[in-house]
Amino acid sequence: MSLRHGLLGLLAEGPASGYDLARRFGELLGSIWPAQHPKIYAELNRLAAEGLVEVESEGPRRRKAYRITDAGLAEVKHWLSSVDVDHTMRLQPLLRSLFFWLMDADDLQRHLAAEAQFYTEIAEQYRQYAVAKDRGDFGNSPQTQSMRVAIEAGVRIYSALADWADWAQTMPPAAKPE
Amino acid sequence: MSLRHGLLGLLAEGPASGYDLARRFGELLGSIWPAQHPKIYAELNRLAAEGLVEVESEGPRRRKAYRITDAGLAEVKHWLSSVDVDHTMRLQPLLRSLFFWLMDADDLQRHLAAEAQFYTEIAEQYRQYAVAKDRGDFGNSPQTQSMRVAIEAGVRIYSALADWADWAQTMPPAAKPE
DNA sequence: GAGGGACATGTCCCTAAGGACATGTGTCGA
DNA sequence: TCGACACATGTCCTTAGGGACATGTCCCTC
Repeated sequence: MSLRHGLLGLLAEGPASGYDLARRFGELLGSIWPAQHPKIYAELNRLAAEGLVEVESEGPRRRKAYRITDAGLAEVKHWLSSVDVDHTMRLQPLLRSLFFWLMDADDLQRHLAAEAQFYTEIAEQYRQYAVAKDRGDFGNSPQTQSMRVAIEAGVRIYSALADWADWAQTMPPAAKPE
Repeated sequence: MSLRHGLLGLLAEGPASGYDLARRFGELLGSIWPAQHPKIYAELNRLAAEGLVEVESEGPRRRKAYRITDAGLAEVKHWLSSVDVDHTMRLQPLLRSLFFWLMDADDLQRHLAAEAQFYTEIAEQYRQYAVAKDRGDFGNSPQTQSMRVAIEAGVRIYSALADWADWAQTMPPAAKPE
């Protein structure tokens, strides 16, 4: 039920259409909470049916902007402060790492190098965001304060993964019993 | 399709029953790739039907131990070196952090403190594992070498999250426009 | 010998997510 | 004026995952 609350949270900042929300998920949220547009439109309809959001306006090209209702705001706030955090982490790269011993040394080195590069790039992207935010590019609203916190998490996690992949390359290759 | 390859990878170490595999997923793998037993049994049956694993022996209490076949081994290896890594990350705690501005300062501090504690504990657990491995408790097989690498990732990620939660507590609370 | 608990394998149902496919609309430039 | 393209919203199908429920077995202890 996180997408639901993700949408409500974004709508708490102000009205937006499904398209807007899909874009925001695609940009900043893409790597921490992927969501495709079909899911988003479907969920918005469900939220509207439950009275947690309402159509604020209909624009050109069928655009429907939604506004969060009081009930919706109460729901996100309740979720944030009273519902247990789901700490589930499902990281395929880590699952794979358990099976590195099945790879030959060359493939493994290539793999780790590519992983390191990937994580380094994303970390760098987040770092750029952080710099822009700290420079004041996005203003100083409470929302962007929170965004800054989320970005910091991105920087730290992806940096940690990049460092890990680098470190793993220095591990002595397992003496492989063929 | 990661569960599939996770099972094949574990079976590459030696024959095991669904029950054994479910336990291994519950222990070490629990926090990086959760999997409940119904999924595991179902997937094993599918793998057997496709000839990637085969029943090695039937023991007491209906126990069926599976052994990976050559085709199965080829399949994991192919996955490891030729299939693109899925970097999807879906971290509810980070999603929530985007909406911290909706929480009142007290709730937020409590939340962050609890998160920090949670991550610190898990990081510590992984650190213990790492120490045990480095002490040689699990031998020095290539498999445990890889396990060591995976554990290191756990240590680093959870430490990063713990540090992040600590850092977030020191952020000036957003001047909240009520 | 009765009962609890770990061992062991499953079914069933519901929701979440991914991805292909479908469709319509304003705008702008060639 | 035609076409490309971004805007905008959806359906449909399949797979993955979570969780409740069901069942049977062996062993150990009381």
